[in-house]
Amino acid sequence: MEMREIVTLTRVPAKTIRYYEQINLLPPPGRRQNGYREYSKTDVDRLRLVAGLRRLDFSLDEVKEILDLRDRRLAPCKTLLNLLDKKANEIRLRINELERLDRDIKKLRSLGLKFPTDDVEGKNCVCHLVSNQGVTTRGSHGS
Amino acid sequence: MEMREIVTLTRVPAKTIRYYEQINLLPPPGRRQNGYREYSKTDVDRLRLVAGLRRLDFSLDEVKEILDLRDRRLAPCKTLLNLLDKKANEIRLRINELERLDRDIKKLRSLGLKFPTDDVEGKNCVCHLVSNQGVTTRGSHGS
DNA sequence: CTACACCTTCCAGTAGCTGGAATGTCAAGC
DNA sequence: GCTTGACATTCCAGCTACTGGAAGGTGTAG
Repeated sequence: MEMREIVTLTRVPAKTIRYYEQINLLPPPGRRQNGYREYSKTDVDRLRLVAGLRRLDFSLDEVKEILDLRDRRLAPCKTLLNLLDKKANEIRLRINELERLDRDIKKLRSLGLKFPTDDVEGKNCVCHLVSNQGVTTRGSHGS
Repeated sequence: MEMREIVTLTRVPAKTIRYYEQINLLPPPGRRQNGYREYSKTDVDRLRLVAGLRRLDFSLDEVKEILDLRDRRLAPCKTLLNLLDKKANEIRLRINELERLDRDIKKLRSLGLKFPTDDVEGKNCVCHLVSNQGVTTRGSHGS
């Protein structure tokens, strides 16, 4: 099958596929007489796994690891399950960070609303709050 | 004051400060005879605002906007409050995405646990689940 | 013959730094 | 005077994961 087909089958853009080939994530496919790439069912499977892992937010390096395991028939599923755990934790951490950020922003916003909105110079400005955000005075202990 | 001081005052690494100068986020500071940079209180204030905004996850382009407003004395606080709103929404969206991802991963994991962990070839493998994840058969409607 | 879609390659750019090389400066210690 | 060490400077390269665009070849329909 040609480019067009693997693109529609996997929903991965041609540019991205060629990029994956370039970084040796995908093996160089066959070529026709005209130089066009020719893909096989195996290629589709491999690319699907890559796309699935990417959707789960695995980095290309992690994807490569898993693929290497599979290529050497070393039961990637075991590793993959561990990686899924690890990834879930990372995502939890990121969610927590973002929620902290969300709280901070909302707090700043409500504080900022109490100030005049045109006090460019003075201290009574949300800009000032932002500038001092996270700047603990020497000796204070964090909340 | 010299580099060392502004770094400790703002907790922004020297490399980053020079980078900010390079992309015109910070004005070129004064120089001593030896070529060393010499910073003023104004520079510290500006850099603090930048660092505060970065901590709130504003992009450097957004930071630049706010700084430009402030430079032209156009009441950046009003804009900043709007941007805070916008940013809070973005963060909410990202949290939702990540939570969806988290659910997906947990689901895959629990499904994968039911399979043998060494079935490299066959279909009863979490790898296979990952490959087919998000691949809706023609005609199905999304959940 | 011409249009158009598709394929190829290669080069460059994105965001926000960060690391490293090569070099200069300044103060302290011997 | 000399060395050592912390600090400073510049410039160049690299990171992630693509994406855009130029310049050109190919295949098919009208």
